[in-house]
Amino acid sequence: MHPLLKKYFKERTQITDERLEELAPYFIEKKIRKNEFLLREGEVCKFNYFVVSGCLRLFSVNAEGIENTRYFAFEGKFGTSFMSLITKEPSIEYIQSLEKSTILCIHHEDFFHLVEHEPAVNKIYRNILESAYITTQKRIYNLQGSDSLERLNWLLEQQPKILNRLSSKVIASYLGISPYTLSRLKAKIQ
Amino acid sequence: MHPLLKKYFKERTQITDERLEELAPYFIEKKIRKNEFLLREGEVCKFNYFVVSGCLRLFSVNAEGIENTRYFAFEGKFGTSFMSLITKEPSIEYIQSLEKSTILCIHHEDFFHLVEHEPAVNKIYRNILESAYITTQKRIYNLQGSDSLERLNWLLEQQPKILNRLSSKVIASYLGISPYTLSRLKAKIQ
DNA sequence: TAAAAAAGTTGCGCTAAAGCAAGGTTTTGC
DNA sequence: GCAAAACCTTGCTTTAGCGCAACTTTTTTA
Repeated sequence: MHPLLKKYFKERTQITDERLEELAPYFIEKKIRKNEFLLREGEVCKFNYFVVSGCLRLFSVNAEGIENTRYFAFEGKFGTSFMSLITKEPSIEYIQSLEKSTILCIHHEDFFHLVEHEPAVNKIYRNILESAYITTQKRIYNLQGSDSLERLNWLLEQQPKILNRLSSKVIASYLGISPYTLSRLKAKIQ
Repeated sequence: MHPLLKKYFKERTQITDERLEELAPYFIEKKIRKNEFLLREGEVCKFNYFVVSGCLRLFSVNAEGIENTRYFAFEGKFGTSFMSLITKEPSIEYIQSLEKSTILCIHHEDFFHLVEHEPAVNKIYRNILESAYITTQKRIYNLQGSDSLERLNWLLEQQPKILNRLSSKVIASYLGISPYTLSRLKAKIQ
């Protein structure tokens, strides 16, 4: 099993090394180029992805063609459209790599089988859902209750590295503001 | 065990009636008045609440004193500040009844004990987190990608009864718009 | 490594929604 | 059951942020 995923399990569960090695074959390593799509709107999501290196983003495109980014999965994190994975319905969101990335893919059937039958994976899944829950609640309050400058400052506080790593276009779509506004805010801030 | 909670379990798990009755004592019935607070900002949340009748809302108050509502728990639903319940940190949100309500309260220690040791509760919890996840993802895309009229129409589609049941003030705070704007939209819509 | 494409910046006008004020209406609590 | 408080509505003014346009800078790719 890839050491980063092993670390992820070890930090969150009491699983043994032997059992971990039995789980390893479920996770298929894949290398992807920058800007490659793992899922498009309308497709049913088939995999859960663990990011070994690089970065994925989840976003949707609204009626006016504007992209809205919901989540970034950096190295050492799981990321997928759980909405589609859980419901088995067509996805309303896209998954795309923002950098050349290495990911571990586990098929949804294998994943949910392990959730039911392997306590460590049950725990991991619960942990993912809990983290996602907390992150998104905070995000809703942020989107609802703050103006664009407050949102940017909040991002700088929470995840300062993001601003150097990702394009302004993508960050604007995460903050729910236009690239113009973000550009003006950046000028204002320094 | 209260029939509504029993129904909730039966619809989501294969738990036996005998085992259900063993779980019943964990859930303490409580009657609360309208506008009563179950949790305030800064307090650590100690209970998970199942709504038998009435309605709870979860909201925060931002720096300008504006209320932002994140979630309504109507009869037959669980509702609590999982953020605080999970992290055991002080809550950033309030829980308040919007109607005279009857609720079943389970203490967080009992709840998480059962999550670990009672498969049915593990399943229920997973189910709550999954539903919350899906609801909030949709909500983020809605808050990010739509103007105020689109947001109102989305609410009317998804939960048409809400508009008659709850005050405009509270609905506005859920939609992330001012009460003035909601009032104008309502005039426009008919 | 040079041309093309994409991304970022900034002035300017425009618009959706906020906020104030003053009115009417409903709800609450004694 | 009535006074007080809270809530809702609507005209008017203000404002944050959008989007175009024109330009510069960075990135991509052949």
